Amino acid sequence: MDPDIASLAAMIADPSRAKMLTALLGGRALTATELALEADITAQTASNHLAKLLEKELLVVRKQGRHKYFQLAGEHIARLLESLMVLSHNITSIKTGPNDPSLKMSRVCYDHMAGEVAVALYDALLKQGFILDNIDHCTLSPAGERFFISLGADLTTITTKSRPICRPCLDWSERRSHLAGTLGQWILNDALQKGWAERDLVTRAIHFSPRGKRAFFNCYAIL
Amino acid sequence: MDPDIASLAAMIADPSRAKMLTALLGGRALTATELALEADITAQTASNHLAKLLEKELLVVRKQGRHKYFQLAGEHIARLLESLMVLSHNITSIKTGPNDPSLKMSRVCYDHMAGEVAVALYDALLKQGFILDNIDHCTLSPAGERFFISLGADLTTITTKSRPICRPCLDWSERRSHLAGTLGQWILNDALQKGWAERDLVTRAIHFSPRGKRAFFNCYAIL
DNA sequence: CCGATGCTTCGATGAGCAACGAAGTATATT
DNA sequence: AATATACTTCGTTGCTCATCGAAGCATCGG
Repeated sequence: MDPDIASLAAMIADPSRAKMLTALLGGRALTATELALEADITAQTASNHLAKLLEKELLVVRKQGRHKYFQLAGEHIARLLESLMVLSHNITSIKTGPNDPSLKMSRVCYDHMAGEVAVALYDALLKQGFILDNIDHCTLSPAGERFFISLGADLTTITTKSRPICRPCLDWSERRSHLAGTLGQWILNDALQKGWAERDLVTRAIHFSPRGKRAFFNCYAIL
Repeated sequence: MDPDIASLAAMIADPSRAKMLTALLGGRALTATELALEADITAQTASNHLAKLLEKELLVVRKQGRHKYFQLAGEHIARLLESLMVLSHNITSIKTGPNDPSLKMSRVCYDHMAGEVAVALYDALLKQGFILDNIDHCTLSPAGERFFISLGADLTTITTKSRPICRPCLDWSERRSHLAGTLGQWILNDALQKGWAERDLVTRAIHFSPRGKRAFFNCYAIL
């Protein structure tokens, strides 16, 4: 009858599983032992948890040799986790946003950027008319298509039907939407490839180099 | 450090609490005993659960004589619950949306309408230029203000700063956004007051009378 | 007042489940 | 082949927490 929200919530309600899931919010595929370390538990219990998360389809797994690489099952799971963060943060503490200033400025959210920079980027793209937003998704304008082609993007991989360009992925710290979806993914990868920024190896932070930040802001006309 | 999403999710992870919360998605304030009945538990255990839900600020309570009326703490909680429904439904079963056809057509989501009719209403308002949508909220256009004043709405109570006119409240069955917020609330109340529709006493369904439906569709130019 | 109703507190029970040690399977490395 | 690494399965332990009976407040109706 009613959908079983309790058993879905139960997957996130366990502290160890919650730690694993937030670790996977970084977007990287992690092995079972890495996740066990992240959650401070032994490999056995981690295996148990991961089996449950797979069964409930919160995660997907790729087997490579003797390793198993786990990932969030998709953007929808990432969105759910971030929205839980927004709420639990509003509820438990007064001050908004992450404590770490570098996380506040820019961090990875599944496969795209979040934080102050991401929100500013979104505004800039909107202002230049490169993206057009509807209520729950947004599309590339013709001008936007030309712009991203000029940056070297392959539009056939970006404008897919199965996944929108942009989704309202509510920003945990900023409480505003930022650019998710295939375009958000491309922009993050592009900035990393060009060496403008680097991903922190332990946290979800994205560190821009001084010149990388200038180049990034210049490229997208961010004020 | 990281927000405590586990304890928030734990509130929803218990089947009894989940039943109470979904019952409160109907928007009505319910008493402790009514919620106990809804969850099939005794008054004692219900009291225990409700205390926890209050402490975690998922609910608010209004005391009236010897009764206590519980409500969801706000629209943000309703949104979270609906999004959990969307996901758990996608996951556990193949077919989308509620089984009950009347629920699928129109139902209450906290304090506004959801379902096919609500999605069609949203499209109609957008098409006529009465509402303008941004990515995570939307506003009334001047033409929209005139339109709703002509319907007898008091704009001072609708255009409040603390709560947006419309929020992307993802529709469980339609998987599209519908009109939430103060305007959505007003439209539902107005339709009920005018006798166009009635709320089901047990489920969340909204039943339109034949002429009420004609009047409603005519009023908002829904196709 | 006194009984009835609505809700809460306390204590006991019991079930579910996270956790780990130990042992087993699979893959890699030498 | 031999050993190390990655993950799983099994059985046990122990803790958390939902549940309810019993008893206790508070409020309403007469």
